[in-house]
Amino acid sequence: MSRADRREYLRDLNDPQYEAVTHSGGPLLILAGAGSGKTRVITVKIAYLIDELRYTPYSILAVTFTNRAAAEMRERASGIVPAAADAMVRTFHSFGAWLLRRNAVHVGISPGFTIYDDDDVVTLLRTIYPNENRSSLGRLATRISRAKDYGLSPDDDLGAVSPDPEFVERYRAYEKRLREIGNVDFGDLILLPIRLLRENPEIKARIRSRYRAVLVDEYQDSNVAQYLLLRELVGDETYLCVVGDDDQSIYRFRGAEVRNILSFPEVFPGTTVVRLEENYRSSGAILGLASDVVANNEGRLGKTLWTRRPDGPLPRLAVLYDQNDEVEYCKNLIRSTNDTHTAILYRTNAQSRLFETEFLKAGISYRIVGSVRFYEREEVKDALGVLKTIANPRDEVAFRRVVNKPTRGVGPATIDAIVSEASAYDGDIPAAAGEGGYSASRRAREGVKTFLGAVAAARATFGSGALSATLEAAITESGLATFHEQQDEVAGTQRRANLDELINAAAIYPATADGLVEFLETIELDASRTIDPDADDAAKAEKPAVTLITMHNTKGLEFDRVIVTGLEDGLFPRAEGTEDDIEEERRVLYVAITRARNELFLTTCRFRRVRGMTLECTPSRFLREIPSERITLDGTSGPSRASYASYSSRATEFAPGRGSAAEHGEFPPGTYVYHDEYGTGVVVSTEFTRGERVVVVRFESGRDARFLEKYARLEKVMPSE
DNA sequence: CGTTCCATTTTTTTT
DNA sequence: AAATGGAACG
Repeated sequence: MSRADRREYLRDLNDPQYEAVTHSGGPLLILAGAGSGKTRVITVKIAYLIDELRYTPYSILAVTFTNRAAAEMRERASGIVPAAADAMVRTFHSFGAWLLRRNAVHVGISPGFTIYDDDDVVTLLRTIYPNENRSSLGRLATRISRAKDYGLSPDDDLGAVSPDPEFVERYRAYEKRLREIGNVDFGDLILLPIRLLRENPEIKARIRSRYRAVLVDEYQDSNVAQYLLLRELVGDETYLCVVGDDDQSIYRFRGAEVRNILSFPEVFPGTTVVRLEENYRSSGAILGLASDVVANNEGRLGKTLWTRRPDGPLPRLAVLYDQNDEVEYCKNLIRSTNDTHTAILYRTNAQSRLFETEFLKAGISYRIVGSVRFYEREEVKDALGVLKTIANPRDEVAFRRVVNKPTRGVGPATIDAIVSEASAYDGDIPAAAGEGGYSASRRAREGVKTFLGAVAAARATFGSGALSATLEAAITESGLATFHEQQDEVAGTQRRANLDELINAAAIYPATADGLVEFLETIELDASRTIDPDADDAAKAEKPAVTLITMHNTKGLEFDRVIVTGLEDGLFPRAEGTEDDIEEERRVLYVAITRARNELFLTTCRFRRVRGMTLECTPSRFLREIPSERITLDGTSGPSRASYASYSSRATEFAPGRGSAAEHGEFPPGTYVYHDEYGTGVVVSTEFTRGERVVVVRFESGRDARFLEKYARLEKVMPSE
């Protein structure tokens, strides 16, 4: 049977894509290179399962890593076969939450459980270890989370996670408190379902008979726990298909285990492997650069991406003076052709700020993905905290957060008294507070009463209408609304507006206990919301905007033009870690580069302001790995700053393939320095005398001086403005 | 209890 | 630069 005879949606597939889509029987591993039409293959495959192989949508489970990807998958699949809208398409975490919500009693959590984010986890740890500071508890939280990523409970050997002998007990104590409260953390959304299925064979049988096909996207970023969950979900009868690219594994820090994909064929015997190697996205020049970058990695399966597209313009590297010039450079690029959809990529969220402020000034409309997440905003967390005490009255973290917000005379002493009283009320904190059997000042009691009033008012909206009424009541009655209105006046913030946005978001949920829980869960699991200052402005929203985004967040996206910024050692790659760390960073660069369709720009700065200090930077080691014929050095369009010229003329020094500034030691020529006695000056040259490095400096006073580097009392400074 | 001020420290990436 | 945590004071 020829393809043309079959379904229309199969026709445009290339051979490997077609093989992947129509494969059935044993397990399937699709190794999909960047831009090889991976999403297309999965969505068509879902359609094919339903349309051709007669799977009911209900029996299909497709797992992605982000809500964004899940939404896209659902949309595209149902665009082909409408019935696909009924397939279970979720992130691992949201699927775990779904499963737990229906079986909470079996794993000893509250049916109204809410999900603690990292911040909440630290707050909870604080109630157990009040004398430890935030950063040490933060580290503890990270370790616990890592243990869970590996599917380890306090009873397992935790040596690999933390050598600290106390860790086991702390992990155990944390688990105990969390279970008392009845909530879960992110790791639990995977771990508890594993436990649920292992300990309840009848539930496992039911799940396995329901999901006859399981598809996993971005499999290279799955962690051990997720693998274990997959093993529970997949039985002999289940069709299993995973898709991934070992070169795009960039979440090791959160427990992602590339070995999952590398060893898939051994772990699941009878696996068919299909490789998608034709890239449809990038120009030849961009793809060539990407391949050369990632070729520096040792630990990879190795594949050869190719494209039919012409080479197109060479990627450009701009050696810039500092981060201000970097912004300037980006602005010029955007203005030169502002109908090209451009993305500015950076390694750390902090780098977005300067772009934001300057773009606002310049009237360049932008979209920022991720960054300060909406849900993590203080006012939003406060408002949700009120709701959380309704969803789960045992939620101590939520109670502590909001009982005295805005301040109404309830201090730590009162809160502790109420919380310890709660054990007599089956952990129900508002109940204990309502009974009043705790010791507190008159003022504190009044404050608690006000808070309980707000909770009651919010709950009173239940029964009819939308959940926005509940939120509205919570915000108004708690005084948060008035408080933030006043704060916005003084501080020039727009927190009240953010609260309104939250109220809007609640409009599609019913004002019921279930609606509340669903609303909270959606928000808790929706990590990266786009912040678009022009979102309200319909006309502007249509206009192609610049996207500001971390490299991690770009996974699965593509742009006509990409600018990868901040290619400096110490920033990207972040630090000299193990070789594995460097390889992961290199994969991040690979992901970043392969987002670009037509044009690619890389920038590196000589100086960068970090935490209030200006650091001199060495161009990223990744730049030094790039063969010079792959890239053009950009010296023409750029900053106008006078001092730039001196760097521009020396730009070749930082060009790919050449030696780094390191050969000049700590003070390469051109470095601005300050000396207590002589004032400011600039390094003229460095030389060696009897094996010791000597720095030659010309000071502003006109005098020249020579210093042995190791004794030089020189401080690096910014050139005088 | 609440506010303010000062010294100290600093997460990279995210479900 | 910004956020945390402690101390002092009202």
